[in-house]
Amino acid sequence: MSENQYEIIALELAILARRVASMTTYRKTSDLDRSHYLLLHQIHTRGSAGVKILAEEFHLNVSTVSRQAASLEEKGFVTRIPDPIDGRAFTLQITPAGEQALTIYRQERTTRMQELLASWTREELDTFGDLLARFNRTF
Amino acid sequence: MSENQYEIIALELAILARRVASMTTYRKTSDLDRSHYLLLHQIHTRGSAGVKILAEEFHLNVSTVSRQAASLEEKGFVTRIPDPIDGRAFTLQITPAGEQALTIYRQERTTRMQELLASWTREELDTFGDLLARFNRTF
DNA sequence: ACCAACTAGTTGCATCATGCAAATAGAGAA
DNA sequence: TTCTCTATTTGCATGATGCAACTAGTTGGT
Repeated sequence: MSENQYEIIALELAILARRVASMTTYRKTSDLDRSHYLLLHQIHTRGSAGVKILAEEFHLNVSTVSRQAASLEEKGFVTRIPDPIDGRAFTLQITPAGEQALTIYRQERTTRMQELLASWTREELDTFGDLLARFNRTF
Repeated sequence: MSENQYEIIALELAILARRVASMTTYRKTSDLDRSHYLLLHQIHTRGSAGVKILAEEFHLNVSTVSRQAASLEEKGFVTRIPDPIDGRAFTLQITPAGEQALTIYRQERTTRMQELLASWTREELDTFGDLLARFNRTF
């Protein structure tokens, strides 16, 4: 009854998820929390888009993204550009302040990861990143 | 300004956390949800213990574990054994029903992982499991 | 031109997992 | 005994999410 590879992965993923979950409340870092960071990052890298498209890309409910977008707008990290054709729609465009917040947050995260993973080799880091990315895209 | 290894890992972890978080509500699987599973698994593998010790092992707040324990007890998956010496304390002991639920849940998770990771080689699975475990313990 | 059906986005309500702080109650020491 | 310490529970708050109902604008058929 030894644990097979899948069991190990399932277990470790559950543990990981919990750790991250508990950090989510606890985190007292910058202006940006995890979900805002992800949304801002997405807008930054893919370009402006409306909440529906973003929600699809994230596999999240539109309402969730809508709220996150509202929150980012309130902080001045994105602006809504009304769609000239469709009066209901708009795109979220990252502002200079948003770019700046993103850079700072990313820097913080990177530093934290560096500390955490100080003992890992380049190969291990590479592999871990690859496999994580692949796992996420498999989902 | 290309993304370095740490940035990639940080980003992918954030994405992963979110995916798992969204599954947490959505999941309509067995009797056990993620946090209950983890607690039960821990009790199963480490043996009976009180909430304080379990909370320490999980790096979770005692209150959180207390509630999870109460919930597991309500479902009949653990029983409280009062500490014969200390009247405040008790240990949580897994019941046969708890063992059974654990087995079933684990089986479900394993199957899901198998489906998800069908295209991965044994080496990749092995490496991913290792690195995840190592990361969790580094935390 | 009009109405019905559709669609982009928002909002109210519920749930889950968590933390912190206060409460409870027993233990141990002076 | 009384004061302090400790194991656990409970109340309150927060963040992230989903679903369902709503608003308002679009589009297609007649």
